[in-house]
Amino acid sequence: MFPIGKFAQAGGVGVETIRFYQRKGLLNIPSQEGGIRRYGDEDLRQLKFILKAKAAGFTLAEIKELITLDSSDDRHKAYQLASARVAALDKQIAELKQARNSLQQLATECRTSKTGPCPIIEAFDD
Amino acid sequence: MFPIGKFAQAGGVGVETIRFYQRKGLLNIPSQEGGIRRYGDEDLRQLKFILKAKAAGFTLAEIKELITLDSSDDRHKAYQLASARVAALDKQIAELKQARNSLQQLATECRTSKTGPCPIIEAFDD
DNA sequence: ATAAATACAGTACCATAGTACGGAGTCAAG
DNA sequence: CTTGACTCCGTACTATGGTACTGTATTTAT
Repeated sequence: MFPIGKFAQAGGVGVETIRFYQRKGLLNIPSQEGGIRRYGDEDLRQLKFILKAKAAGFTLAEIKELITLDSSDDRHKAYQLASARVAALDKQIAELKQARNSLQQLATECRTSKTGPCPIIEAFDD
Repeated sequence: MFPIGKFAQAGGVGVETIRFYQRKGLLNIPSQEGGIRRYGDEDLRQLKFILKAKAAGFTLAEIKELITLDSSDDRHKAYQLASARVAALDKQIAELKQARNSLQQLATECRTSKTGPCPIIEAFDD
């Protein structure tokens, strides 16, 4: 059982981030023992759950959903959330790739062609 | 020469977005002719420049830089901006792919395995 | 000529994910 | 037993990219 400072440190986040997640209902707020709240392994597990889900691209709102699933063990709902997230990621990746390739091409052209206006600027310019 | 409503419509954005870009210094504000500002082809060209650069993943701050480049024709700076953006896009794409693949795997496991706790939840859970 | 539709300027508000601050209370070490 | 570090709580502020609202002025259509 450790105070919020050590708890935040254990998760690699700031104290204010912990409080923020608590306000958002993602982390539960332990009861006080003489004014100061103490955090345990279960709280740390919950925090790490949040951070891992975040790394997988879930928003905090989606993570809140996942947390309720965690207690209900609703596989179907979890599968749906994960699938939706995979589809969203696929879409986002495709868009970024498209943008990346056009931009790379423009950069190369800019580097090789010595005459005329910069192709990067030109491409956006019309 | 058309008023802001038609101008915004021509660019496929809202009137408020035009004003927002003006406040940000991305679009110049034409002088009034009897209280109402009139927009022309040059303004539309500028607006489309912004929208295309945005589609390539540039932030509004970066686009503002590109706009100054547009007048100065500084190829080297443009190349640097584009290269930095390509690198940032590569990094982002790699991260998203990583997240996507782990999540896809979890979703598949969740679908095929019938026993035990949901692997999606489990993966974040520890 | 009057009413509806736009435009103007400034300000406030939205979501997302935090970060910072101020004042009061508490805890541990010297 | 006081000082400094840490905690608590609420509120305000940050960045990003807009969106909405208010009240006045002007323009357009009937």
